[in-house]
Amino acid sequence: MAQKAAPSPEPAPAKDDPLVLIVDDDAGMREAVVDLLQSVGIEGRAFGSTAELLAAAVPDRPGCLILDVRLPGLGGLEFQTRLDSLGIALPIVFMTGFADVPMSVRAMKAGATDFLIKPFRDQDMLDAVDAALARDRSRRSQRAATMTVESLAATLTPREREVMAEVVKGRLNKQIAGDLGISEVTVKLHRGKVMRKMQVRSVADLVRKVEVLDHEE
Amino acid sequence: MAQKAAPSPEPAPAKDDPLVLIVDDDAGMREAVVDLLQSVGIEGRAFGSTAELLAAAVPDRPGCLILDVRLPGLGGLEFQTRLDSLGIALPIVFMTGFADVPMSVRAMKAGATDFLIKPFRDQDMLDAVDAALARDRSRRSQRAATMTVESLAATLTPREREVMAEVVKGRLNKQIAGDLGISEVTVKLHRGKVMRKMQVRSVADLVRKVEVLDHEE
DNA sequence: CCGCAAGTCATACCTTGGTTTGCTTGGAAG
DNA sequence: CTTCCAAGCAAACCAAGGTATGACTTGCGG
Repeated sequence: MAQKAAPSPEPAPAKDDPLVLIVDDDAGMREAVVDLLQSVGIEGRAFGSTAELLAAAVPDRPGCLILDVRLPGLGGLEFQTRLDSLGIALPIVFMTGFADVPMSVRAMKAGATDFLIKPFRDQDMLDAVDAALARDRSRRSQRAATMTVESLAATLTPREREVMAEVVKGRLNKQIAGDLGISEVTVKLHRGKVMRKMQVRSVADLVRKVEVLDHEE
Repeated sequence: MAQKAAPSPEPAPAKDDPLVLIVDDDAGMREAVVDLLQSVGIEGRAFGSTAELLAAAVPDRPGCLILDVRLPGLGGLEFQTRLDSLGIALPIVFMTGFADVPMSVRAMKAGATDFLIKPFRDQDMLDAVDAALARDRSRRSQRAATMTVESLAATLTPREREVMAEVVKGRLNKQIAGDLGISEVTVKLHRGKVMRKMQVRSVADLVRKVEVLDHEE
């Protein structure tokens, strides 16, 4: 209802409330799912095809996808692969009226959160969406942490990065100086700058921050 | 074939070669799968029921399970849950002649590696087993690393453990002394012992070793 | 050409980390 | 009751980490 309404007394859709994207070629089903979600206070936005979804300006909010497997144009499973190669890791709940086991297994192996058969029980869909949203929240917080560290690391000069790498390896200033062919004082200088720029006070904290960095890439 | 043979010139089954456990109530299927695996040099051991498998003394070797879903006594899916609660994390490949989508989805959500429909193509089974074995190898090496660190940590005295925890948090000796209500010298003493017992030379290494510890538990 | 950022070095000084030696205490195992 | 060990303290000492201050070079963009 309050899709584009002016400031109202109703609970405004906050920027971080989950948004569920639904793609199904059956308008009735689309509406049913949106209504179902709305009944538990979750905003849904429906599309008739994957192309429509890709064309739309989807806000960056926590959420998930509900896909019909059989779709006009790009099918659900192909779309899943496509999103993956685009680096979009939105959790996916599949739903379909015509499915066989290999199809569902393929989807699950590719990372789908759930795979429901129409007609499904309302509660099953809500449970699946819950699980998908939980997964996305966890992914997003993980991602946010990584990006924070990345932005800090981006302010480092090349030399500082080298020194940081050695510090994290546990090398002594003396050794670092030898490896890089510079004096120990200079190493201490870079090291100090690294600690400040990375906003840590101890080597332990630095190690942990850097860990999350190369853990994800 | 060479199930209990005396020492022979043939390639003896090495302790770390993979062992695939098959459970199916159809003797023909059991034999077929064992033969298929043998054709690519993988040892298989077959059972007619989950009870039989549980009763048997299965050697601790890298491997995976191939389970029929429909089994006498405990069914495949229940068995999966059961193993999980027993802490046995062997990758599972399901196979079945009678399956529906919800069943396969349930199995995949519970962590199954694959879910094949009989009759399956030989290559599909071999691919599934390959994936399962890869998963188990990775899990085992991860587990081995954790256990190594655990055994090192087991030699620590309670006090040393406390000190280690603080060191990993990046606290100074001074602060640790204050927190634990002891003198700074004593902290240094414990700290030195921790470094030796954990077989690390730098705080950075210590942090990494301890990380793997509470990452898995 | 000037200014600025990155990188380098030295000296000096202080803090923190780490080891050794020697001694004490309390509890558990023998 | 003795032995062993975790746990603790002190003094003294050396190594390593960390912070100025000041000064020099190089390369790049305005």
